[in-house]
Amino acid sequence: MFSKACEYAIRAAIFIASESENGRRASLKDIAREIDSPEAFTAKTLQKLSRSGIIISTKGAHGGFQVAREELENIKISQIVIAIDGDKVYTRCSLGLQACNEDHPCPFHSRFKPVRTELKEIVEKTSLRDLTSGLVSGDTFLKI
Amino acid sequence: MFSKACEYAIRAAIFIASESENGRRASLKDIAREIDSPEAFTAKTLQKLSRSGIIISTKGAHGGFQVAREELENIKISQIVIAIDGDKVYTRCSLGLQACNEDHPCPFHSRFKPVRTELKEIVEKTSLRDLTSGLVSGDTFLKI
DNA sequence: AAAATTAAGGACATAATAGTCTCTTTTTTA
DNA sequence: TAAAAAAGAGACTATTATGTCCTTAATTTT
Repeated sequence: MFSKACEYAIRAAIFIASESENGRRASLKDIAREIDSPEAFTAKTLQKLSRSGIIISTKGAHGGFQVAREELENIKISQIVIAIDGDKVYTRCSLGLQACNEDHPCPFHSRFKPVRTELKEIVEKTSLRDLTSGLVSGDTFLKI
Repeated sequence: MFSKACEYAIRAAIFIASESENGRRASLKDIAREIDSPEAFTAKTLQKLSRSGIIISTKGAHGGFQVAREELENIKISQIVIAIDGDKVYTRCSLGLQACNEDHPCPFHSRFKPVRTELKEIVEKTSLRDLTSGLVSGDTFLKI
C-alpha cells in the first residue's frame, strides 16, 4: 500500500508531533528509536518531509525536527503520503493499465473505485492531531 | 496495492475465462498479446495459478490455458490474489508494524480498517464471470 | 517415427526499493 | 575559538521484484 519510506514518514511525523506538543524537538536518534526504524534511511525521508514544508529541521546541539505549524489538525496524513509516495496510491489502476479511466476502464475499475475513494478520503480527512492523541493517551503504538 | 505479477494474473485469468467461455484454450502467446504483458514473466504467474488449481494447462499443439471449472461465478478474484500475493493485502499494517492488531493498534489502525475490509469484501465477492462479461460486451479492457 | 507446438523449470539479468557509510555543514556549548 | 552535537548530502551496498533466456518435457500433427 504505502512504501516503507512512507510508513516511516507517517510514524516519524506522529512522534515528532507528539514531541512538538510538549515544546520539544525530536532528534533523528530519538525518532529512529521510538518508531524502530533504520536511522540513516529515516533521515532521508525526514529530509523530504522537511523540503515539503511539513516539518522543520534544526542543526546543531539541541537541534532536531519539529512540526512546521502549531495546528496539528491542519496537517493531514495525505500531505505526508503525497510528499513521499506521490498520488499513485489514489490514481493507479488496480490491474496496472496505463490509461484506465471512466471512458476506458479495466474490468475491475468500477468495483475498485470505492475502495480507492475511501482510502483517499480517510487519508485526506485524518490529521496529525487525530493520530497523535491516541499515542499520547497510550492507546496506540508506533513500534512492534 | 497488488504486485505486477498479481495484476498480470488477474488480467490473464479474465482473458483465459473469456476464451474458455467459447470453448477455446488460450496460449501463452495469445495471453501476453491480449493483456500486453511480458511473455516469460506471465508464464511464471500462470504456473502458479495452475498449481493453485485455478486454471488448467495443457502442453503440445493446440494446448494452452483454460479455467479449471466451468462455473466462472465460483472463481473469485480473491483466489487469484491469495495464490499470487498471499493475504498480506488484507492483513498487513498500513504503517508497517509487525504486531498491529485490535489490542496493540498503530495510530492509523481503526481508520484504515474499513478500507482494508472493503477491499477484502469486494475481492471476495467479485467472480471471474463478473469481470469477463464486461470484456465480452466491449465495455472494459485488458490493456493500454 | 519425426517434426512442430506448446508449457515447465531453472539460471540469469535488470530495475526498483530499502538501507548504510562517510564526509560536510550548521549550530550550540564549553 | 575549539569541540561537540546535530542534520544534509552523496556515494555506495543489499534485497526484492520484475523480467529474460535457454533447455526440457509433453502433446499433437505430419
